[in-house]
This record gives sequence, C-alpha cells and structure tokens, in this order.
Amino acid sequence: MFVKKKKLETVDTREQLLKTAAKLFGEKGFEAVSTRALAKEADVNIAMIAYYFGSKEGLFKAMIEERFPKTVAQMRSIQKQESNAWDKISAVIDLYLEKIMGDSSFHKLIFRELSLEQRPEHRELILAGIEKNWEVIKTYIREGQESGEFKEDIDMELTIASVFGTIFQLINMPCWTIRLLGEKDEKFVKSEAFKTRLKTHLKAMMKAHLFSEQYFEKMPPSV
Amino acid sequence: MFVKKKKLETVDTREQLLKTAAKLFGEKGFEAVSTRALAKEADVNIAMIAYYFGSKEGLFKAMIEERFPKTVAQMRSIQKQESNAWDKISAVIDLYLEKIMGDSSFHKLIFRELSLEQRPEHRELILAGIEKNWEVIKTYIREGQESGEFKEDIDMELTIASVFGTIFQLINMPCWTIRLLGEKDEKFVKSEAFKTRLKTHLKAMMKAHLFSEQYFEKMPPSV
DNA sequence: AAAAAATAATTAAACGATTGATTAATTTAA
DNA sequence: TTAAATTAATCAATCGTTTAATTATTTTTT
Repeated sequence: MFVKKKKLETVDTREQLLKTAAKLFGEKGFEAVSTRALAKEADVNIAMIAYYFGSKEGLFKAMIEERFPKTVAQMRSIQKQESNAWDKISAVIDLYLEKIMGDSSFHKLIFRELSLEQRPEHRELILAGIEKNWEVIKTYIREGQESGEFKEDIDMELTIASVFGTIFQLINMPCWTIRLLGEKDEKFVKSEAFKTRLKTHLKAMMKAHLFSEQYFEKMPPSV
Repeated sequence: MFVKKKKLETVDTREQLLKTAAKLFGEKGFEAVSTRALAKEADVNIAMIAYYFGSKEGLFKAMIEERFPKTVAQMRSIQKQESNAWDKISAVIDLYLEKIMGDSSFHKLIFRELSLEQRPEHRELILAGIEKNWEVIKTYIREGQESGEFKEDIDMELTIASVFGTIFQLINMPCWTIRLLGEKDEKFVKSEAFKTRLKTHLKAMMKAHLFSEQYFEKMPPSV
C-alpha cells in the first residue's frame, strides 16, 4: 500500500499541545487557562495532557524547556559576525526584537511568570534560559569600554535593563502601547513600521548613552 | 458609656479586603487567589466580598478605582515646583520611583493585567488611571524642546516607554533583577541603595538621550 | 505476506477537590 | 426596635486528574 501512515499525516498531538499552551498561557495566564479549554483549542483529548506531560504544570515546564535551546545559537553567532562593539550591540537589538515580536505570546508568558511569587521552579527554569542573553550584551559593552569606544562610567546592568525593559513594556502590553502612540489597532504593535521605529529609538538612545564624547562628536546625532 | 464603639477600633472590613486584594493579586495573580484564601488572609468572612463588592471581580475593580485618584495630585504638583524642563523630568523620575517602589505589588498587578488578553474593562480602567502619568512627561519633554534645551529629533513616546519600561523591568521582576545584579536577596530591589542607583542610571541615560549637543558639552557627563 | 500478539495512542466518562457565590440565621450597632 | 454587619453552611459549576475501554499502530509469529 502507498497510503502514508496516519501518524505522518496528522499534526503530532504532543506538539499541538505545546504550541497551544504557549499561545493560551501567554494570552490569558497559566491559571486562567483550563485543561479543558486548552485541549479543545488544541483539538486533542483532555487526557493527552497527563499522558504526555503528567500534568498541566508538566506541560508548562516542557514548553519552556523546549523553547530556550533554540535561541542560544542565534545569540552566539553575533559574536563573530560583527567587528566593532557598537555593531554588535546593534545586531543584538535587531535579533532580540525579531525574536520577541515573532513570538510575543511566549514572551508575555515568561515575563509574567517572573513577576509572580509562585512556582519558583518555573522562575528558575526561565531565568536559566534567558541569562545568557544579557551576558552577551554585557560582553559587548565591556568590549566597547576597553576599546575606548564607550564611556567608562555607565551602569552596565541597568543599561541592559533599559534595553529589555523598553522592549517588554511595548511588546508585552500592546494595549498600553497603542494608547501611548494614539493608534487604534493593537495589530500596529506587530507591524514592520513599529518594529523599525522601535529599533531606531533603541539604537539612538543607546548610542547617546554609551558613546564617549570624543566619538559622539564625530557622528551625526540621529542613527 | 465612654467605651468606644467596636467599629472605630477595628480595621474596617472593607478596607482590609482592598488592602489584602492588592497584596495577594499582585503576588500571585487574580485567578491564583481564591476568595477563601483572600478572606482568610484579610481575617474576614468570605461572604464579605459579595457583601461589599458583589464579587471577586468587583473587589478587583474597586481596588483599582480607589487607588488611582490619589496619584493624580502628586503628578500635577511638579509642574509648578520646578523651573526648567530637565528638573521637571528629573522630579517625575524621582516621584514615580518612590511611588512604585513603595507599592510594588499593586504595580505588578496592574501591569500584569495589561499584558493579559482578559477582562478588557479592567484594562480600560487601568489605562485611564495611568494615562496622565505619561502625558505629564510628554509635556515636559516638549517644553524642553521648545526652549532648545532638548533635541528635536527624539522619539517622544518611545522615550517614555524606556523610562517606564526600565522601572517595571527592574521592580516588577525582582528575581530577574537580582540575577542580573548578582545579588542574593530579593529585598535588595526594595532597598534605598538600589533606588538611588536606579535614579542615577535613569537620569544619566535620559540626559544623554534628551540634551542637545550644545547643552551636552556644557555639563559633566555623569549626573 | 498474512495473522496474531503486543504496544501505543486516544477516547468518553467519572473522580474528588476546589472554585465563586449565596443562603438563612445570628450578632452587632444605631 | 430597626438596620447593618457578620457568620457558618451550602450551592452548583468547574477545576485538574484518573480510569477503564477502545482504536490505531508496530512488532512478532506463522
């Protein structure tokens, strides 16, 4: 027979659950999504959650654990592609924005989880996954300082908080963002136009903040 | 009789519920806090939630509605106290940081709510409450631009997002912050030392970002 | 290659526990 | 005496999870 086996034709149940979990948990929060609602949205029997992941919390953990490894390689590749410190910072901003805007509900989820005093194991899982992201930026800022490109007296850690904070504020709370910008539709936050605007702002702000005066005078104020 | 009435001696049931709601909803999230757990923590009978607020959601709404009016006056008072645009910006940063760090669980709560695609009425309530905060900053930035103090080509709205985003990133996710800073105890995030550090960073970054070159050269790079 | 056996995946139904809300009775204050 | 505030008990609904039976697939045996 040349008929394919059913398993190869249908979307895998396990994958479907992971995908739906990221979507719904991100949109509504962990507690607000019932296993029944999740299973229905995933078009899967409710018992499959226990079958594949043991429990609702097991599904949550599995979803987190399987997502992070993919992002490590991307972050590391920048290190060799760009030559000077600023181009590396710039590339990190670009990459991170692409990643977050392309998967915003997952990022909503993990940062909401970090704001809760619940499930410390989840928090540890997430922190371990994102820690390398800021370590990369730290390295690049330090490189720029050693080469004289950047100021010496900046607060490295809080500068990183400003980069991530700006992005999360705007992406994780689209209703806040469109209100601030005077836009009507929340879809604007996912648009290319907004992505470009955000990149431009972040780079302009970081340039002014990071560069030494001697470098600052050499280049135009806008990015 | 000179014995005080009981009502005047004990903490008001209604107030106790509002206070406990802000604490627990902020720590654990709206859905994760049961009415029983809330009533127990508030040391109040569970039926009092329906009696005073109609429902759990009514309690949530009441809590939000009663908190915001207090902050309006503070924000407005800055407008006349400081003379130049930068001092106003600086005062706003100080005031806002004091407010958020003094009541972090409430702020966790409202910004978590904004990230959820649930309860649109709650989101509207919150947005209406915080809108004036950024309107004030907008005004001050524009003032600075008109006087020539600030650059003309900054992205006003996204600059505001950077100020708020930096603060929320650090305050709303203390586990993230101490990991970034290499601290052990989450209490550090509530300390005066950290508050000072955050103020210094924000002002330094904003100064570099906002000021025109002509002003920039006149003053020392650090705040 | 076909049949049989074994394993894996999926299902509908049910489990006890907990949820938010309500009741009717009771206590407290005016 | 009346109204307001509080209580313990209970409501139906929903929660996450489990069960036992069924279907689908793979492996083994003939």
